[in-house]
Amino acid sequence: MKVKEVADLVGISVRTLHHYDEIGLLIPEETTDAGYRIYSDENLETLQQILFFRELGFPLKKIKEIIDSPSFDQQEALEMQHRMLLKEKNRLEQMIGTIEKTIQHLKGEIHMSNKEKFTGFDFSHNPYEQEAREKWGDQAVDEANEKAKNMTAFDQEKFNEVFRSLAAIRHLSPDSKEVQEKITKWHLFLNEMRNYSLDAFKGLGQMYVDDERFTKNIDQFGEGLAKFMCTAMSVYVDRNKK
Amino acid sequence: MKVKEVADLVGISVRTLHHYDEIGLLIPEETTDAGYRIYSDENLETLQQILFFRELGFPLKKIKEIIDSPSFDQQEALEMQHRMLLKEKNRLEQMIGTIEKTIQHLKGEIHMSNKEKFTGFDFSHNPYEQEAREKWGDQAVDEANEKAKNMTAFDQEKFNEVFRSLAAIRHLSPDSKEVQEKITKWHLFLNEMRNYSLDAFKGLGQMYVDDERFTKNIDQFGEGLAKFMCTAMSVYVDRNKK
DNA sequence: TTAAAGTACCCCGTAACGTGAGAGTCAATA
DNA sequence: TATTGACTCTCACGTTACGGGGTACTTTAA
Repeated sequence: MKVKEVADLVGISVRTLHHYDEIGLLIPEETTDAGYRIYSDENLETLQQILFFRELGFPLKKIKEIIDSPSFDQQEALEMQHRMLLKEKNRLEQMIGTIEKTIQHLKGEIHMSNKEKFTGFDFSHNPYEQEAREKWGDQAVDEANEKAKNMTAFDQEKFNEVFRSLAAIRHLSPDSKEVQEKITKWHLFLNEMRNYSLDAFKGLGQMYVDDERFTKNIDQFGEGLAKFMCTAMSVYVDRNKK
Repeated sequence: MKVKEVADLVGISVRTLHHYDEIGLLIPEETTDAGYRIYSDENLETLQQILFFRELGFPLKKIKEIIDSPSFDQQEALEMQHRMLLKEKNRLEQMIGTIEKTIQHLKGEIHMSNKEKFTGFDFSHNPYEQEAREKWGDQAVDEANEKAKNMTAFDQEKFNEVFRSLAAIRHLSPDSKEVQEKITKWHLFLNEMRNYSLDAFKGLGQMYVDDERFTKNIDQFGEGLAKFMCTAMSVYVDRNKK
């Protein structure tokens, strides 16, 4: 495919493709005698990756690093992008909520703190570092996946048990004794499998809400369980931290 | 409030606030004798507006124009931003769908056309022009162009042909042989472009009714055609599923 | 075979800040 | 009261990711 075909297909400019070629980010597989750039299907797949990363706010330099990395795994990348996009979607939903509230606020229907007026804006100034380092970072292999694959039926049953019992008491306050006891067990149990730091544990709880694959699975045990566990886990961590 | 307080509250940098002051986009209501910028609550509201517009991809110059405009109405703006954010959310959802499909594609579970690999990316390169011009517009918009851009004239004609022929027989029962034959063709034709699963196909039919942009377009070929197609498509899917 | 459309390369422009540098300001503490 | 550390100010140059114009060559459709 020639530049314009590609450009039109994906909705970017020809200049952008030139630029990506210039900086070595996406070099067409072939060039004709006249110097025309010819893009292969593989090139297109790479371009898709590039655009996903770009959408997520990665600078081109970083994108190049990532896709050039020998340890780069497309599927893994896609899965990360998937999670990040879900987060991004969440942020958008928050902003939408903020707008709705602001409209009501304007009509004098409700009150709004200054802080509330900006929920959803903050994207932490380098949203990706967090996750990206985890994945392609210095070390940090995907040990979670490994373990999950090897999970025995026994472990699986234990998981379910935790969820069921928590679902049963999800009407209680997240910081009640009963709930916190369960959460403690949950933490200990998880630590048998993989070594979760307190922060990681809290992060996991957040994932229950952020990632709808988690949410879905967990909520099967009871409506709103994911959110409930997220809160309870957060309380647990904050308490045990200091 | 002083710069850093504001910056921290909303999640932007101090430099950004300086910049906005420089270009006259957000001038603090007050400055101390020492030259410190002091932001008022009203300033914060303006800032919120600015950030919403920025999120939507508006260049700062345009934002300035808009907020400075005498006809600027905050509530109206918020409502527009609300609509645009919803669209943006839609786009994100499409991208998420694309990622999910790509993962499946990678596993060899499904096929994907090149075109499909990029659905959700194209934001027409100036996403705001669409609505913004409508509201604060310099001139008229051609919104039809936007949609048809990605479609060849040939495809377009085929689309129309389907709608016309279906409109012609919309007095028949949705599960009649003639109708179902047309729907089958319709399904095959759509599969040439993107890969619709049966469920997705049914979902599409539902969209014809739910989303008034679809409804409008389709009903141009005949009153009630959208609803008719929705039903017929549903019948078709249910029949072919098991 | 000729006009229109596409492509290449070059190079300057720009938007929205980032990033010091150097100097003054403010509030809490020793 | 003096000091310290966190903030603040104003230049001013740097950066990123292209946009856009100009000019010359190539391809393609009529």
